[in-house]
Amino acid sequence: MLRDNRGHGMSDGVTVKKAVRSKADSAGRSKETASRRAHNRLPQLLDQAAQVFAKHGYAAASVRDIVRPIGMLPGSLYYHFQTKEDLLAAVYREGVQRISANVDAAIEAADGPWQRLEAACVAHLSSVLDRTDYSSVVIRIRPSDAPDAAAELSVLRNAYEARFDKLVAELPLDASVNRRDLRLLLMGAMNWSQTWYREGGELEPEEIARRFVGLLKLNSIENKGGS
Amino acid sequence: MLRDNRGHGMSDGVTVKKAVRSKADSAGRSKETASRRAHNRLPQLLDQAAQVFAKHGYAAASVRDIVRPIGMLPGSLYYHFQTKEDLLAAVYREGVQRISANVDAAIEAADGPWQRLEAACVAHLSSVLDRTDYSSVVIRIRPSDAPDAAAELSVLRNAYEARFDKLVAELPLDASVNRRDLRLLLMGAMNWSQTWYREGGELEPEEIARRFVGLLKLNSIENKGGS
DNA sequence: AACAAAAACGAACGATTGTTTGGTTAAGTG
DNA sequence: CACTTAACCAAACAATCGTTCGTTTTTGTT
Repeated sequence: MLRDNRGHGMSDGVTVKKAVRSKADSAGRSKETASRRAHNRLPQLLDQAAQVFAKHGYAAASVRDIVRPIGMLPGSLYYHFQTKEDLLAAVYREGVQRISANVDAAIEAADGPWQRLEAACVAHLSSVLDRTDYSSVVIRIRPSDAPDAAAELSVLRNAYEARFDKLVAELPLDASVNRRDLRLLLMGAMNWSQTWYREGGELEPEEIARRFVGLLKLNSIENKGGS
Repeated sequence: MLRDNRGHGMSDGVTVKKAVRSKADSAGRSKETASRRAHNRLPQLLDQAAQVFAKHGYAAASVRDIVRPIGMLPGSLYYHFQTKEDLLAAVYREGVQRISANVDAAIEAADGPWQRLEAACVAHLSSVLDRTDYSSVVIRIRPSDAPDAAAELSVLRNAYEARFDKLVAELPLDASVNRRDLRLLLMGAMNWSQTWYREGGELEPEEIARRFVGLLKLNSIENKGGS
């Protein structure tokens, strides 16, 4: 069970114990808000992690795959994060933040219930299909992929999706249609598009979103005919 | 780099070399079609692989996770399959076969274009959400997860999905609706349901499928009103 | 009863995994 | 300028990964 014991120290017990960020932050709001250190590759680290997680999923993405493209060593990751799951959580948080901002801005700029939903879907799908964006991670990775972070990820996800609940609630729909069904249908289709959409195709994400919404508009209250 | 060299042979080069199944089969159609061996746990192996792949995905599912529940040792898998990817391919093939059979039977038992589509969707979603079924693997695992088998998996998947192309092509739709959009919307929503559906919920898979199709029926040619 | 093949076992293999740790360097502060 | 510390390196770690291989047991055939 034991291998070769080469000889570097571990003499006393006063280990340095760094990397206690991520939870203890945003507490006292000390004086370092603006400056930070110059040689800090945390942003590039997050960018790369987002890209690799989005492309290969969580389990298939190794720490070395993430860290190599930015010329960092695998151990250096653990100065910024305690575990690989914490790294995912950070990317996921940023992803939810970005897609939420995009969608909220789109909603506010639109008038009328169907227009607001359409604008939100355009923003959602654009984010989801943009592989440089953190948002695609939020859609691709299931919370259960990272058991220790699963609870937080689920909360983040639900908080984001609640927007669409509200949007659908405001639609003037025929009494026979279940609003939850309509939301699941629409968002499921958009989220699943990650599996078939390829960049450079004929249709832009924005147009796809508009068409999806368009296929559901007939459920408005003014339409009554049908089979 | 080298560990302890304990002493079991490897004297000559006449190794046994088994496990050449899977590709070389179905060639001469020898005499063993019916009998097979009694103590053969290949079916249980496939069952378990399907379950673990469907639950955790391909990368997160280790060979030992698959093999332990049936009391098999990890090395024994390689009597039946050459690689882990080959195991996935076998499960995937069986999954496509089963879901295809279910859907085809449902289609044949229904009359009328919308009824046929609905029947197909009911069968599709029931299979997709049944965690004991191989079909859920076909939906959950992306071909790109197993690079060496990706080409075959894609072919299988496309061949299956072509059914829905045909069903949608036969719908009496308004001229303004793009049939590909409608298919992507419907199937995307169904496939994505794997991420939110939990067994024992209020709605059965069959009812979900019917509702999804119902939300799209208004795009029939006889409906013209609306904004 | 003799033999062959199927279907495993048992025990490792080398490679890769996420992670730890002591040391090093550069940037910011007094 | 000395000094602190954020940000990393270098090198390993134990555990687990997919896989190999000689051997053994079980089963069917003759």
